[in-house]
Amino acid sequence: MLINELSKKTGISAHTIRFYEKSGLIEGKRDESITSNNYFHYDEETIEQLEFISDAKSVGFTIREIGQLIDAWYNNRFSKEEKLNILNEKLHSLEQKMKEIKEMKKQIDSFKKDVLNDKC
Amino acid sequence: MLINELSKKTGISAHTIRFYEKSGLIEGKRDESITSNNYFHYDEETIEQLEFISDAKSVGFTIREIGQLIDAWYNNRFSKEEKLNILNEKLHSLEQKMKEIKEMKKQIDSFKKDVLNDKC
DNA sequence: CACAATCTAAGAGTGTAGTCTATAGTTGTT
DNA sequence: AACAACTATAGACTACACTCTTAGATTGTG
Repeated sequence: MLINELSKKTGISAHTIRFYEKSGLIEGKRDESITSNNYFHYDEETIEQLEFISDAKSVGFTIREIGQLIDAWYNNRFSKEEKLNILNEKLHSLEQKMKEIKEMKKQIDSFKKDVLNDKC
Repeated sequence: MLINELSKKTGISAHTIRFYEKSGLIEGKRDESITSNNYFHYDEETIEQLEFISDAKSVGFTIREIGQLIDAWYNNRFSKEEKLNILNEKLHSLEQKMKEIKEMKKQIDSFKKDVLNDKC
């Protein structure tokens, strides 16, 4: 499929998809048999990847980190061990984020108590 | 205390503290009895607030959101009900973030399994 | 074959959150 | 009084993640 269809299927604008492609997160293929244009072609895997990118962004991973994750998942530029290291590191940072969020919930809960008891 | 001491006590640069002040997150007081300068004076409460700002930033709240939270906590520009609404909304968004992080952990765990089983 | 729709690349512009520089005045120590 | 250290304000600069504009080529429909 071409970029517009991909955009419609993922809800991500063609502009942003091109931005992700430039950033190395996804990679369309060019059809060698067509010489009149250089349109990029995408497949179902790209849809999966874009959905992953959206999810990863919303938990606070940067484009660079998402690139690493995708490389650890799809690409062969890392050894098995390197891949596992990257994945474990990201898991660790997620656990960290969870802790921070739990702390913040406690904090906001105590604000609520203060407000309810007219203490501020 | 003046800005430099506040900076040392919180580990946040004077530049950034001034940026937060401009953004309305904190508010130093000027000493009316001193006319020769217009230095800002801060107290222990500001330290608390800056620590809260750091925590809130690390869970992904924007400056604007942190401003709302501080208003709901310290200021009197909102009614009790409005304050509780803001706090509940932020609690809800934290629960949302928790869910997303759990999902992402599952996702990365499944990447790990794929890597371990040489499936990618 | 006209014409709207789509595609590409390059690069400018936006918003967020700082971070730094320049300028100028103030305070404390010697 | 000289000097270092501190303070304030304004505005320039940076990084990130888009988002839009421009310009030029290609494709599909009537």
